[in-house]
Amino acid sequence: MDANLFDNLNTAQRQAVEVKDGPVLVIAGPGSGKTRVLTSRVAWLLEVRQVYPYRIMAVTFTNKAAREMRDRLNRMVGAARANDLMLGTFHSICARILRREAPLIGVDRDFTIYDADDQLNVVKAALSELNLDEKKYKPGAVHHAISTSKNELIWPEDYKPDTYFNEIVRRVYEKYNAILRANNALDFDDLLTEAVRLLRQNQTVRDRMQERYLHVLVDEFQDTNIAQYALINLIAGRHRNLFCVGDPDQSIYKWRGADYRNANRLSDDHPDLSVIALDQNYRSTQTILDSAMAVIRKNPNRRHIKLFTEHGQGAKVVVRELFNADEEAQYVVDTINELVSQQAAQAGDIAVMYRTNAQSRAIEDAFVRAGMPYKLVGATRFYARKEVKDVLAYLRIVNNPADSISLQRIVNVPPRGIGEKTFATLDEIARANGMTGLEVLKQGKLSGRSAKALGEFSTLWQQWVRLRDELNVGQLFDHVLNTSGYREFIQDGTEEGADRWANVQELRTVAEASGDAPLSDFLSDVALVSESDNLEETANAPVLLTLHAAKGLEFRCVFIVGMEDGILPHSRSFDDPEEMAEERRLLYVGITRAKERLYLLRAFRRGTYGPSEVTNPSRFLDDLPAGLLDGKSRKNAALQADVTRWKGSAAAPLSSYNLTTEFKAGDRVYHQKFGEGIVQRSIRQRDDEEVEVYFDDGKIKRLSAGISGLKKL
DNA sequence: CTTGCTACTCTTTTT
DNA sequence: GAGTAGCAAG
Repeated sequence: MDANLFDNLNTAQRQAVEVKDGPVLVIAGPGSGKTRVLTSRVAWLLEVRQVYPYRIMAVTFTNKAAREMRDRLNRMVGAARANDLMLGTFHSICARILRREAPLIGVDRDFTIYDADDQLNVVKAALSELNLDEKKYKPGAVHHAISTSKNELIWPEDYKPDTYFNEIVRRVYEKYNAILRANNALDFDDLLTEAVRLLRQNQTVRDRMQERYLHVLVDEFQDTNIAQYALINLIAGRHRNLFCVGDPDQSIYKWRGADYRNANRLSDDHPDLSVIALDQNYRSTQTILDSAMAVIRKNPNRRHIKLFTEHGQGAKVVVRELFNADEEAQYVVDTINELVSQQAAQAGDIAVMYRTNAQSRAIEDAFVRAGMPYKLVGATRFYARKEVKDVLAYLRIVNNPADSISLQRIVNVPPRGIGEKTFATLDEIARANGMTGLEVLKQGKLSGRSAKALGEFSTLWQQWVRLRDELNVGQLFDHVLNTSGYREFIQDGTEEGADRWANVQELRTVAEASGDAPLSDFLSDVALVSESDNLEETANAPVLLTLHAAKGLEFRCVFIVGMEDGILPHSRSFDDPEEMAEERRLLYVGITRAKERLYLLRAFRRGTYGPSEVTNPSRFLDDLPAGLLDGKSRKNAALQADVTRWKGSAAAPLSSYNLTTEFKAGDRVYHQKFGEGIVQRSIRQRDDEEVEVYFDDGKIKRLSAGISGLKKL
């Protein structure tokens, strides 16, 4: 049995697995088997140390990672033990704890979990209750401030506003939380903060949890936030067996509150912390590792790490410039075909990664044109689709009649003659009396034109709630869809309607799979699914995903597209060195996903929206040593591009190239979107001219003379 | 109350 | 260029 536990682990990894009890931090580079070490440690605790499974808590970054860990443990120690572990993401584990202790935190067991979309609606509701203007205080910005506070465990009463805007935030924050509680709901952040608050304030619960969890293990530790850090320290507070695994260089979720300095806190808070480093890489060729190190080395304040492998040098990194996003996508598709036909890789071994979801579109188009299958992770996420959210909202109001955000969503979908005004009146009465919408409707207090429509809806709603405990989730799903009129509403005979109905059916399959489990469990699970969850291993097709979603995955061949300043690094990071460092880590994560082949691509022109503009190569390309590359890094990159692709794309033939420019420094110019400005300089770019203009409103733009429609005044 | 039109803001990244 | 918020008319 022991041999099985350490199968394929080397000495260093084994030492990490068998490290003595107490606080431990494993700092491990990419591809060093971090997750395998963590999994083996769990298996070893169960098998060798004979720890009861329910006394172990293991936290993963995604649900998918949790599932994979459970599968592996099933094989290693058997399902009987693996199933009793407390295993999942921070959010799912907290949801489980809070569901059990719900009365202690002021909600009941059937509380709804609000996602980003719902949260924004709550902010809007709070703003309107406070008579604040949405235009002046952007709901997104206010919500971001609230979410940041929650992740740092700052409650409304502790919130110290230092600006006028923050004073507004404080007021909205208070109201926002009040609305959540009135709706019997918690938001994503509450799952963490309320769990921390519960453990801090309730000694009975704290004692029970601390006694129970003999071992707490955390994967992807570099992406934990303050609340998560507090939580694991609380839970492990008694036995102090805290086993954290992570890589500071792969911290890419600062914008979500992740704080890689938690590693420093860990050593400050635990003077007896054992630190273990794992530097050997089992994934990539040396060329890929050297490229990755060349990129990450430029970041300040990092522990120097030298990654090494026994895999040999391998192929050079291919750097290419293509004309525009479409040709970039075509290059990806063509190269994949080549790789597959040369048997260098199977389709399923290949990934295409990008910085922003919007970039997937051109790639998808190219795959569709070529008639090739692909797997898309995230983007127009299944659970973000309107029809899916609508159906879930129906189920939510059945499960939790206090959920006014969901009620608002579907009360007039399909149109029943219950408009905005009517809903507002209903909601007001409910709030004023501390009642749920359903209770108000039952009393039939609303009169006037809409009374009849409200009465009919009330009858339906009451019937659904009665049936909630009689039918299982699948049956209830069908019943609600049939009686609400939503089915006919979606199936309107159009092609789009058929697509939407197919999505509803897909959701039904998920509902059906929950069997006789309570409705609240189903809704909870659905609220906490992650982007990469729908990545099934079966289909042998290339994967399209964002760099963020690529974390923890590996592929034989990786294409990273959009290697341009403004995309990667993203333009939003230009004026903040911390954010720029995170962009660099993001590229580092992307590069280190590749086992054998890496392609770094960029487009000479790219359209964000509107006409396409000339781009600049990513500054990160400069950091790659020429010796590792097939193609030039940056200087003269254009000359490397396949000349034939440029033909017919714009004006002049190649032979007519000269150095004269239409615009000269100092020219007064006009642009339709940006207004008037002065030309700083203008440079010949192959068959076009790149003009840098200082506009009167202070903006500096680089425009294409041919496409932008720039005029001399 | 609903429908249909125009105008405007977006694009980081997601548990 | 696209999705939606806001508005006017029916």
